[in-house]
Amino acid sequence: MQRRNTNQRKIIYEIIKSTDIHPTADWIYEKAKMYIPNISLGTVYRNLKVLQEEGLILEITDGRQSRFDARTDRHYHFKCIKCDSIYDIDLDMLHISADLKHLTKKGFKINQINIDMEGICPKCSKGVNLEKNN
Amino acid sequence: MQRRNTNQRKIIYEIIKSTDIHPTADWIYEKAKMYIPNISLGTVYRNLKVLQEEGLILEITDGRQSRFDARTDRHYHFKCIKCDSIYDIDLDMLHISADLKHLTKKGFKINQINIDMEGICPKCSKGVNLEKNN
DNA sequence: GTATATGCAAACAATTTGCACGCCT
DNA sequence: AGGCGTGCAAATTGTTTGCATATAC
Repeated sequence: MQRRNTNQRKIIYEIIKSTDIHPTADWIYEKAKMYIPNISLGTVYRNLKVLQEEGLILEITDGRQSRFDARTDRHYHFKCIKCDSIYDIDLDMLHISADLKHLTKKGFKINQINIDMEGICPKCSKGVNLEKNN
Repeated sequence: MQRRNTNQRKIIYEIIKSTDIHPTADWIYEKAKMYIPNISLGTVYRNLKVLQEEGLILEITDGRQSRFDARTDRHYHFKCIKCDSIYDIDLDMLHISADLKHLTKKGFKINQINIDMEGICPKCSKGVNLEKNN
């Protein structure tokens, strides 16, 4: 399929790249309206799908709602159960040595490993945050 | 809150324990109707929530839809992208040594680590499965 | 007896989609 | 010109909830 480089798509991508809060579709939509006032939420969703297919963004989902991330290199996520923020966890913070030999021996072909952590973030443990973010 | 031991709850729990396919709420509902023909889907959802609160079952979610698991000991999941089956991955199959010192030093309090894998399961790689399961 | 649980149906929230029109290439 | 992309609104899907009644304790 031949893809066009529309203004909507460019702006949506820029918005995601411009933040590290791992925004929801709705948050992106609200931001996008500042640039294209009559953009529609459907367009946001369609472009989020396209950007994923192109490998430019990743979808993070907690079951309720998807969030999006323009960081596509290997990293993991930490979600604070108090403020709902999502933190990027770099590999050098988390040394993982997963011995996958057993699994491949049994016939599993592993495409992707997701590691998600949940707990309380530094800000919330210090009592800096009062309520839910984002 | 004082909990009652209703037939509905008992049956829902037994159904989840009786299978390893990690059923959806709807699948559980269909099974439950065999025992309680006029049980409602709302009751299934309410009891799934209660059973989780009691720590008897776990919720696995892929973002679209939740699945439930009566295995509550530490283990992880592998989802086949061809047949949608979910496999339990035992710790002894996957040796993980996550060095969390860095994270705790930075103030993160980690409650839970989820590891989910995606790929192609043994059956599908062998071409045994034809289509989506469940 | 009383509060919790149920069945039913309506409400919800996030996401998807059909359609006619618009605009990249 | 042709077809992909858009805006709009309606539809879909999974899940939750309000209410009157039933039931466990």
